[in-house]
Amino acid sequence: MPETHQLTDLQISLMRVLWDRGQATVAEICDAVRTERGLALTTVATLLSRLEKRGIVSHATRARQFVYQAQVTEADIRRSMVHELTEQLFDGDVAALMSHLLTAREISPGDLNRIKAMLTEHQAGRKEA
Amino acid sequence: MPETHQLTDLQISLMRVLWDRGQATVAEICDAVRTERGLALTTVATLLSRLEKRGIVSHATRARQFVYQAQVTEADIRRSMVHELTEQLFDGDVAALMSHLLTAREISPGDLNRIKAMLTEHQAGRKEA
DNA sequence: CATGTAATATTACGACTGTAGTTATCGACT
DNA sequence: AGTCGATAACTACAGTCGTAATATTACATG
Repeated sequence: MPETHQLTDLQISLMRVLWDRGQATVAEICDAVRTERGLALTTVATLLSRLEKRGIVSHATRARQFVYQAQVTEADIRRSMVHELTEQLFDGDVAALMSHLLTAREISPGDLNRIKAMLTEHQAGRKEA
Repeated sequence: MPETHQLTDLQISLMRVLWDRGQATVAEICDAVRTERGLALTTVATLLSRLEKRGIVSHATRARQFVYQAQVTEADIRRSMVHELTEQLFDGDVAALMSHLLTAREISPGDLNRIKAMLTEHQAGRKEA
Protein backbone atom coordinates (compact mmCIF):
# COMPACT_ATOMS: atom_id res chain seq x y z
CA MET A 1 0.00 0.00 0.00
CA PRO A 2 1.71 3.13 -1.12
CA GLU A 3 -0.39 5.37 1.13
CA THR A 4 -0.17 8.80 -0.42
CA HIS A 5 3.14 9.45 -1.99
CA GLN A 6 3.44 13.01 -3.09
CA LEU A 7 6.70 13.66 -4.86
CA THR A 8 8.17 16.94 -5.96
CA ASP A 9 9.39 17.74 -9.41
CA LEU A 10 12.99 16.97 -8.58
CA GLN A 11 12.16 13.81 -6.74
CA ILE A 12 10.24 12.60 -9.76
CA SER A 13 13.22 13.33 -11.96
CA LEU A 14 15.35 11.05 -9.85
CA MET A 15 12.67 8.39 -9.75
CA ARG A 16 12.33 8.52 -13.49
CA VAL A 17 15.92 7.43 -13.84
CA LEU A 18 15.26 4.45 -11.60
CA TRP A 19 12.03 3.62 -13.37
CA ASP A 20 13.74 3.72 -16.72
CA ARG A 21 16.80 1.73 -15.75
CA GLY A 22 15.57 -0.49 -12.99
CA GLN A 23 18.51 0.50 -10.86
CA ALA A 24 21.33 2.99 -10.80
CA THR A 25 24.19 4.28 -8.70
CA VAL A 26 24.27 7.77 -7.29
CA ALA A 27 26.76 8.84 -9.94
CA GLU A 28 24.62 7.44 -12.73
CA ILE A 29 21.57 9.23 -11.47
CA CYS A 30 23.54 12.43 -11.10
CA ASP A 31 24.70 12.12 -14.68
CA ALA A 32 21.26 11.31 -15.95
CA VAL A 33 19.72 14.45 -14.52
CA ARG A 34 22.67 16.66 -15.35
CA THR A 35 21.12 17.87 -18.59
CA GLU A 36 17.98 19.15 -16.99
CA ARG A 37 19.55 20.10 -13.70
CA GLY A 38 23.17 20.23 -12.63
CA LEU A 39 23.46 18.93 -9.11
CA ALA A 40 26.40 17.99 -6.92
CA LEU A 41 26.88 14.32 -6.24
CA THR A 42 26.32 14.89 -2.56
CA THR A 43 23.06 16.63 -3.32
CA VAL A 44 21.79 13.66 -5.23
CA ALA A 45 22.97 11.35 -2.47
CA THR A 46 21.09 13.41 0.11
CA LEU A 47 17.92 13.34 -1.93
CA LEU A 48 18.13 9.61 -2.39
CA SER A 49 18.72 8.90 1.26
CA ARG A 50 15.70 10.99 2.11
CA LEU A 51 13.62 9.07 -0.38
CA GLU A 52 14.90 5.88 1.18
CA LYS A 53 13.83 7.04 4.61
CA ARG A 54 10.32 7.35 3.18
CA GLY A 55 10.44 3.89 1.66
CA ILE A 56 10.25 5.17 -1.90
CA VAL A 57 13.58 3.68 -2.91
CA SER A 58 15.98 1.16 -1.45
CA HIS A 59 19.63 0.46 -1.97
CA ALA A 60 22.09 -2.35 -2.01
CA THR A 61 25.82 -1.87 -1.72
CA ARG A 62 27.85 -3.18 -4.59
CA ALA A 63 31.53 -2.62 -5.17
CA ARG A 64 31.74 0.18 -2.68
CA GLN A 65 28.76 1.97 -4.17
CA PHE A 66 25.09 2.26 -3.43
CA VAL A 67 22.86 0.89 -6.12
CA TYR A 68 19.41 2.35 -5.78
CA GLN A 69 16.16 0.82 -6.86
CA ALA A 70 12.59 2.13 -6.87
CA GLN A 71 10.23 0.66 -4.31
CA VAL A 72 7.15 2.18 -5.88
CA THR A 73 6.20 2.02 -9.52
CA GLU A 74 5.51 4.99 -11.71
CA ALA A 75 1.93 3.79 -11.92
CA ASP A 76 1.70 3.88 -8.12
CA ILE A 77 2.88 7.45 -8.04
CA ARG A 78 0.61 8.46 -10.86
CA ARG A 79 -2.37 6.91 -9.15
CA SER A 80 -1.58 8.45 -5.85
CA MET A 81 -0.83 11.92 -7.14
CA VAL A 82 -3.68 12.09 -9.62
CA HIS A 83 -6.02 10.86 -6.93
CA GLU A 84 -4.81 13.52 -4.54
CA LEU A 85 -5.23 16.24 -7.12
CA THR A 86 -8.70 15.04 -7.99
CA GLU A 87 -9.70 15.14 -4.35
CA GLN A 88 -8.26 18.56 -3.72
CA LEU A 89 -9.32 20.36 -6.84
CA PHE A 90 -12.35 18.48 -8.09
CA ASP A 91 -13.78 17.15 -4.89
CA GLY A 92 -12.99 13.63 -6.01
CA ASP A 93 -15.05 13.91 -9.16
CA VAL A 94 -13.04 12.30 -11.94
CA ALA A 95 -15.57 13.28 -14.55
CA ALA A 96 -15.13 16.91 -13.51
CA LEU A 97 -11.40 16.57 -14.06
CA MET A 98 -12.05 15.07 -17.47
CA SER A 99 -14.34 17.90 -18.29
CA HIS A 100 -11.68 20.36 -17.24
CA LEU A 101 -9.17 18.67 -19.50
CA LEU A 102 -11.53 18.89 -22.42
CA THR A 103 -12.19 22.57 -22.02
CA ALA A 104 -8.68 23.56 -21.00
CA ARG A 105 -7.62 24.04 -24.61
CA GLU A 106 -4.48 22.03 -23.86
CA ILE A 107 -5.77 19.25 -25.96
CA SER A 108 -5.30 18.83 -29.67
CA PRO A 109 -8.07 17.70 -32.02
CA GLY A 110 -5.95 14.65 -32.80
CA ASP A 111 -5.90 13.78 -29.14
CA LEU A 112 -9.66 14.07 -29.06
CA ASN A 113 -10.06 11.18 -31.42
CA ARG A 114 -7.49 9.12 -29.62
CA ILE A 115 -9.35 9.68 -26.41
CA LYS A 116 -12.72 8.87 -27.83
CA ALA A 117 -11.34 5.64 -29.22
CA MET A 118 -9.87 4.77 -25.86
CA LEU A 119 -13.15 5.48 -24.21
CA THR A 120 -15.11 3.28 -26.55
CA GLU A 121 -12.62 0.50 -26.20
CA HIS A 122 -12.61 0.83 -22.47
CA GLN A 123 -16.36 0.67 -22.35
CA ALA A 124 -16.35 -2.42 -24.49
CA GLY A 125 -13.83 -4.04 -22.20
CA ARG A 126 -15.99 -3.22 -19.22
CA LYS A 127 -19.05 -4.76 -20.73
CA GLU A 128 -17.64 -8.19 -21.37
CA ALA A 129 -15.92 -8.33 -17.99
CA MET B 1 -0.82 35.57 -16.13
CA PRO B 2 -0.96 33.48 -13.01
CA GLU B 3 2.45 31.95 -13.61
CA THR B 4 2.44 28.61 -11.87
CA HIS B 5 0.49 28.70 -8.67
CA GLN B 6 0.93 25.52 -6.75
CA LEU B 7 -1.16 25.48 -3.64
CA THR B 8 -1.14 23.02 -0.81
CA ASP B 9 -4.13 21.20 0.54
CA LEU B 10 -4.68 23.62 3.36
CA GLN B 11 -4.16 26.66 1.17
CA ILE B 12 -6.80 25.34 -1.19
CA SER B 13 -9.20 24.89 1.70
CA LEU B 14 -8.87 28.54 2.54
CA MET B 15 -9.20 29.58 -1.07
CA ARG B 16 -12.33 27.51 -1.44
CA VAL B 17 -14.03 29.61 1.17
CA LEU B 18 -13.15 32.74 -0.76
CA TRP B 19 -14.17 31.24 -4.06
CA ASP B 20 -17.51 30.19 -2.63
CA ARG B 21 -18.30 33.43 -0.86
CA GLY B 22 -16.52 36.02 -2.88
CA GLN B 23 -15.01 37.48 0.24
CA ALA B 24 -14.65 36.69 3.91
CA THR B 25 -13.04 37.87 7.12
CA VAL B 26 -10.38 35.89 8.90
CA ALA B 27 -12.89 34.75 11.50
CA GLU B 28 -15.33 33.60 8.84
CA ILE B 29 -12.69 31.62 7.07
CA CYS B 30 -11.54 30.13 10.33
CA ASP B 31 -15.10 29.06 11.08
CA ALA B 32 -15.63 27.69 7.62
CA VAL B 33 -12.66 25.35 7.82
CA ARG B 34 -13.23 24.40 11.45
CA THR B 35 -15.14 21.26 10.54
CA GLU B 36 -12.39 19.81 8.43
CA ARG B 37 -9.53 21.30 10.41
CA GLY B 38 -9.50 23.17 13.68
CA LEU B 39 -7.07 26.03 13.45
CA ALA B 40 -6.33 28.99 15.67
CA LEU B 41 -7.41 32.37 14.38
CA THR B 42 -3.83 33.53 14.28
CA THR B 43 -2.90 30.50 12.22
CA VAL B 44 -5.47 31.35 9.61
CA ALA B 45 -4.36 34.97 9.65
CA THR B 46 -0.75 33.93 9.09
CA LEU B 47 -1.71 31.70 6.20
CA LEU B 48 -3.73 34.44 4.57
CA SER B 49 -1.01 37.04 4.88
CA ARG B 50 1.42 34.62 3.28
CA LEU B 51 -1.01 34.05 0.43
CA GLU B 52 -1.33 37.78 0.07
CA LYS B 53 2.43 38.14 -0.18
CA ARG B 54 2.23 35.78 -3.16
CA GLY B 55 -0.57 37.77 -4.77
CA ILE B 56 -3.08 34.95 -4.46
CA VAL B 57 -5.44 36.95 -2.28
CA SER B 58 -5.85 40.58 -1.31
CA HIS B 59 -7.57 42.30 1.55
CA ALA B 60 -9.44 45.47 2.39
CA THR B 61 -9.98 46.72 5.91
CA ARG B 62 -13.55 47.10 6.95
CA ALA B 63 -14.85 47.80 10.42
CA ARG B 64 -11.61 46.96 12.11
CA GLN B 65 -11.29 43.68 10.23
CA PHE B 66 -9.57 42.38 7.16
CA VAL B 67 -11.86 41.25 4.44
CA TYR B 68 -10.05 38.91 2.10
CA GLN B 69 -10.76 38.27 -1.52
CA ALA B 70 -9.28 35.83 -4.01
CA GLN B 71 -7.04 37.25 -6.71
CA VAL B 72 -6.97 34.07 -8.76
CA THR B 73 -9.96 32.02 -9.79
CA GLU B 74 -10.45 28.40 -9.05
CA ALA B 75 -10.23 27.78 -12.77
CA ASP B 76 -6.81 29.44 -12.81
CA ILE B 77 -5.57 27.19 -10.05
CA ARG B 78 -7.04 24.12 -11.65
CA ARG B 79 -5.43 24.94 -14.96
CA SER B 80 -2.10 25.65 -13.43
CA MET B 81 -2.00 22.64 -11.15
CA VAL B 82 -3.39 20.16 -13.63
CA HIS B 83 -0.96 21.45 -16.20
CA GLU B 84 1.94 21.02 -13.81
CA LEU B 85 0.89 17.51 -12.93
CA THR B 86 0.49 16.59 -16.57
CA GLU B 87 3.99 17.84 -17.29
CA GLN B 88 5.60 16.09 -14.39
CA LEU B 89 3.86 12.76 -14.54
CA PHE B 90 2.73 12.38 -18.11
CA ASP B 91 5.35 14.36 -19.94
CA GLY B 92 2.72 16.88 -20.97
CA ASP B 93 0.58 14.31 -22.72
CA VAL B 94 -3.02 15.05 -21.79
CA ALA B 95 -4.29 11.99 -23.61
CA ALA B 96 -1.99 9.87 -21.46
CA LEU B 97 -3.52 11.38 -18.36
CA MET B 98 -6.99 10.64 -19.73
CA SER B 99 -5.95 7.11 -20.41
CA HIS B 100 -4.68 6.82 -16.87
CA LEU B 101 -7.98 8.05 -15.52
CA LEU B 102 -9.88 5.50 -17.55
CA THR B 103 -7.82 2.59 -16.34
CA ALA B 104 -7.39 3.74 -12.78
CA ARG B 105 -10.61 2.06 -11.70
CA GLU B 106 -11.57 5.26 -9.87
CA ILE B 107 -14.26 5.86 -12.36
CA SER B 108 -17.80 4.57 -12.20
CA PRO B 109 -19.68 3.20 -15.20
CA GLY B 110 -22.12 6.05 -14.80
CA ASP B 111 -19.30 8.52 -15.13
CA LEU B 112 -18.19 6.78 -18.27
CA ASN B 113 -21.36 7.69 -20.03
CA ARG B 114 -21.29 11.23 -18.76
CA ILE B 115 -17.78 11.57 -20.05
CA LYS B 116 -18.54 10.12 -23.40
CA ALA B 117 -21.44 12.52 -23.78
CA MET B 118 -19.21 15.42 -22.88
CA LEU B 119 -16.67 14.30 -25.36
CA THR B 120 -19.16 14.05 -28.18
CA GLU B 121 -20.60 17.40 -27.33
CA HIS B 122 -17.20 18.95 -27.12
CA GLN B 123 -16.26 17.56 -30.46
CA ALA B 124 -19.43 18.91 -31.98
CA GLY B 125 -18.73 22.33 -30.52
CA ARG B 126 -15.27 22.25 -31.99
CA LYS B 127 -16.51 21.38 -35.39
CA GLU B 128 -18.85 24.28 -35.83
CA ALA B 129 -16.40 26.77 -34.38
C1' DC C 1 51.41 -0.54 6.34
C1' DA C 2 50.87 4.35 4.58
C1' DT C 3 48.27 7.00 1.41
C1' DG C 4 45.54 8.51 -2.07
C1' DT C 5 41.06 8.29 -3.77
C1' DA C 6 36.35 7.52 -4.20
C1' DA C 7 32.20 6.95 -1.93
C1' DT C 8 29.19 7.59 1.91
C1' DA C 9 27.84 10.10 6.38
C1' DT C 10 27.36 14.18 8.85
C1' DT C 11 26.30 18.86 9.25
C1' DA C 12 24.49 23.23 7.57
C1' DC C 13 21.57 26.64 5.90
C1' DG C 14 17.95 29.39 3.71
C1' DA C 15 13.11 29.08 2.13
C1' DC C 16 8.52 27.63 2.84
C1' DT C 17 4.70 25.42 5.51
C1' DG C 18 1.86 24.40 9.40
C1' DT C 19 1.10 25.89 13.74
C1' DA C 20 0.33 29.22 17.29
C1' DG C 21 1.77 32.30 21.40
C1' DT C 22 2.67 37.03 22.55
C1' DT C 23 2.36 41.78 21.86
C1' DA C 24 0.69 45.97 19.97
C1' DT C 25 -3.30 48.66 18.36
C1' DC C 26 -7.47 50.81 18.24
C1' DG C 27 -12.24 51.59 18.84
C1' DA C 28 -16.01 51.32 22.30
C1' DC C 29 -17.90 51.84 26.61
C1' DT C 30 -18.01 53.49 31.34
C1' DA D 1 -9.87 59.70 29.90
C1' DG D 2 -9.01 54.82 31.22
C1' DT D 3 -9.84 50.19 30.57
C1' DC D 4 -11.61 46.14 28.00
C1' DG D 5 -12.12 43.45 24.10
C1' DA D 6 -11.32 42.32 19.42
C1' DT D 7 -8.10 42.22 15.81
C1' DA D 8 -3.88 42.44 13.52
C1' DA D 9 1.42 42.38 13.81
C1' DC D 10 5.35 40.19 15.29
C1' DT D 11 7.94 36.35 16.75
C1' DA D 12 8.83 31.49 17.10
C1' DC D 13 9.57 26.77 16.17
C1' DA D 14 9.69 22.21 14.16
C1' DG D 15 9.53 19.77 9.72
C1' DT D 16 10.63 19.35 4.74
C1' DC D 17 13.10 20.57 0.49
C1' DG D 18 16.88 22.03 -2.33
C1' DT D 19 21.51 22.59 -2.06
C1' DA D 20 26.10 21.43 -0.86
C1' DA D 21 30.53 21.65 1.93
C1' DT D 22 33.13 18.98 5.01
C1' DA D 23 34.27 14.82 7.49
C1' DT D 24 34.72 9.94 7.74
C1' DT D 25 35.56 5.48 5.94
C1' DA D 26 37.51 1.98 3.54
C1' DC D 27 39.51 -0.22 -0.63
C1' DA D 28 43.50 -0.42 -3.68
C1' DT D 29 48.22 0.29 -4.51
C1' DG D 30 52.86 0.97 -3.72
